Amino acid sequence: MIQEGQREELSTETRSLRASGLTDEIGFLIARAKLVTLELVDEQLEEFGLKRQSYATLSLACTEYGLTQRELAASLKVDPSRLVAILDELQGRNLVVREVDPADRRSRTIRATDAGRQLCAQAAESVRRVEELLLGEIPAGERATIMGALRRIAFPSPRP
Amino acid sequence: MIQEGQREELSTETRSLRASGLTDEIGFLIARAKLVTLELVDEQLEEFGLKRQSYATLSLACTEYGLTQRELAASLKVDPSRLVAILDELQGRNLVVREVDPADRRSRTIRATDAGRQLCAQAAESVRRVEELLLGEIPAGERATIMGALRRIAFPSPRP
DNA sequence: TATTGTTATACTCTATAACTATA
DNA sequence: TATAGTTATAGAGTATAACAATA
Repeated sequence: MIQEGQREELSTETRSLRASGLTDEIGFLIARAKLVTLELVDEQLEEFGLKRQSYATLSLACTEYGLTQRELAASLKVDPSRLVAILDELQGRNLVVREVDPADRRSRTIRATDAGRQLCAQAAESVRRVEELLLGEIPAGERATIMGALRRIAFPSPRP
Repeated sequence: MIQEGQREELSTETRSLRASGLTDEIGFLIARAKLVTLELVDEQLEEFGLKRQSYATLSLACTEYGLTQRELAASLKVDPSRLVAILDELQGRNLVVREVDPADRRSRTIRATDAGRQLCAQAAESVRRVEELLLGEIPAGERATIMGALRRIAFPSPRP
């Protein structure tokens, strides 16, 4: 048990961050929380050869909805031109396929292959451990509040 | 009042994100929340000619603690080499100064100028509005829980 | 003419290694 | 020799414009 010590000894860095007021600003906190969290996510994804964006893309490709690249890009807030490289890589590994939409032959519908579904399911299991690592000691009720709040921030109702 | 409509009509994007399970993953939510939040922060900072990192750097330079570049970089999780450009810009605008540390002449202590303090105070006021924009409708108690959780995620106790 | 996917390009940020001056 | 700040450089990610195929 080193908890006492941890609570008492504040490093110069922590003290000055507090004094600056940054630790009370949601922008600073979220930016830093994202750094910490995504580092853990990256660790979990490494063994599957996936990165944040390719994992998210693959996840969406595994749903019943056949999304076009345009829709995929909008859903993930990734530029359509950026998605091209992500899909090239996933398709090169036979995890997804681009299917020409018969209704509009300009569009490509993205679907996961069986191999893609299998890999995604494994990766998803690993990724879910991150919440445990970060919020494991927080009571379930508060945890739901926090996840709900993140969802609310991530998907805000449109501003006037 | 369009709230009813907003709650009912789920776009294809939202539906497929839910189906994929991504909206239950803390990594995805935080990454997206960070995108949304920092966009608002950038908006607030624009009129002051500051960016996220230069604002955070300036904020720390305004404290009583005379931090060296090394300490500043560690506090902000920014690479020391990256900090050079940030400080060059701030110093060029006479918002901070680099002072050679007499005790160790290799180190530079960073301090805000009066102009820097003034600008930072104004910018901080604007930046704090972002929390209101994002969490304004959430009751104060839950808000404290959320900010506390973000602080906890952003500054995790060291892993074994 | 407008849109989808694509390519090319520039810009920012990140990460690394090498250099200098001090220790 | 080791460290603080700096410089140079390569690598990701983001954003923009232009192009071919299709509508």
